[in-house]
Amino acid sequence: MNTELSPKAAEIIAHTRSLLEAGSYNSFSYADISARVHISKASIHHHFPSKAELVRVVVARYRIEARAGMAVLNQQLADPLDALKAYVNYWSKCIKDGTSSFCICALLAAEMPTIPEEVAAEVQGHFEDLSTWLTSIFAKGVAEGKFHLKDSPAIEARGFMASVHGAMLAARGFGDPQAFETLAQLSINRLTLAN
Amino acid sequence: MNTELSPKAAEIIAHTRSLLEAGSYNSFSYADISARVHISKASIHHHFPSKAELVRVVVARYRIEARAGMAVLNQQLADPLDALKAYVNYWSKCIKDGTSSFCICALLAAEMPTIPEEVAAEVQGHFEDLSTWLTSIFAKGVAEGKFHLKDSPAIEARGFMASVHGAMLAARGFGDPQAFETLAQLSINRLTLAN
DNA sequence: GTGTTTTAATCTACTAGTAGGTAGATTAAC
DNA sequence: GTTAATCTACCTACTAGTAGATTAAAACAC
Repeated sequence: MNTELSPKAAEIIAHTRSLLEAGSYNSFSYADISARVHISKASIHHHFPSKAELVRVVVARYRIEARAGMAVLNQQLADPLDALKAYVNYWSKCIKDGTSSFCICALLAAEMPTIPEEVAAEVQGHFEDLSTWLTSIFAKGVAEGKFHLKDSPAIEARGFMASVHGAMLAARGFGDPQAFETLAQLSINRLTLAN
Repeated sequence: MNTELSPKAAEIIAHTRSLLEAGSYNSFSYADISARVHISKASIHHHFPSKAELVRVVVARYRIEARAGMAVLNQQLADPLDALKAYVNYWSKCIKDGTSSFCICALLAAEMPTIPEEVAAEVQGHFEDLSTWLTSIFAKGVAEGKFHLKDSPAIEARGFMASVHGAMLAARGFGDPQAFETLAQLSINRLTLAN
């Protein structure tokens, strides 16, 4: 599979991702992308035959980026707590500086019953990628005696993931971007401090 | 303010809520409601002048229901842990029997930047209602020596709320409705068990 | 109580605008 | 001279919303 993209295709993907991030699958149109990329709607169709395919590619590339990020954390941070802190800090920074304000897979997961199948499959794939990685980190933390968990690493990892996604939702729901960091930090603190 | 509704208006609201629940603000149209309620699109406009107003009313009534639910829990369950368990069980049951599969305010919060202002204000109102109630329950749990928290009741309450919303997201993301109960239970267990 | 007037609820028919997508020609690159 | 990228012009279906007529039930007058 070729992952190389023409500059315009890359631009289309970048803008689609940020439009998606702001709302939902149905909250933006080819006209919106057209206006931002300065290209006709027909030209977008030349690069991506349909909206479902465009969004599918956006999510597929998002997954590649995410997996690469997890691999980097695995390589650079031997300590499982440091890895989780780095993961959370990545999002804190993105939300703070406006790089990105929400995980597009979390957004799309919310509207799963109404999005095209091929997009839904990629979204579920990301949920599995992320929970698998978090499970391995949690298992490591337990094995090294660093984490004190009440349930299995797999369940705790999914719970952690849910808390992080919920923190993003809270930041938007309360209209307070800072809420993400505050709540994500809480999930981090719970891992080691015995009470 | 009159909260009485004609039967058709009530039907319109009920179907709008379930359509909203499945996806997003932009994932359904007046035509969808029209087909379900067996009424013309123009008649929907007679009851609710605009889509923004219709959804605003749906959310406003959802908030009334939610506040009534919290009041009932306050009256019937003196123990704060029982109250939280009842709150979580309410959603577990709804998700299991198909009554409701997602909090519409959590759904709308995800797409906050793209929904009409008046709807966003109601959504934020619900986030505040719910976190205020949860904070009072958490404070009670601490005062009675039943909960062992690492942070303030206000922060822990928001963290709990985020976990519950994240659990709903996980159920959809993994395509596994059971995931909600599993993850929500985890949040409940954390409140009392010392580790 | 009957006749009259309002009001609410519904309809068909329509509007302007937008959705995603296509046809076919033109231009630029290799 | 083929291929990729772009354009204008267009299509059909659908979007929220409106106009104006019709029906049926209340509300009021006498």
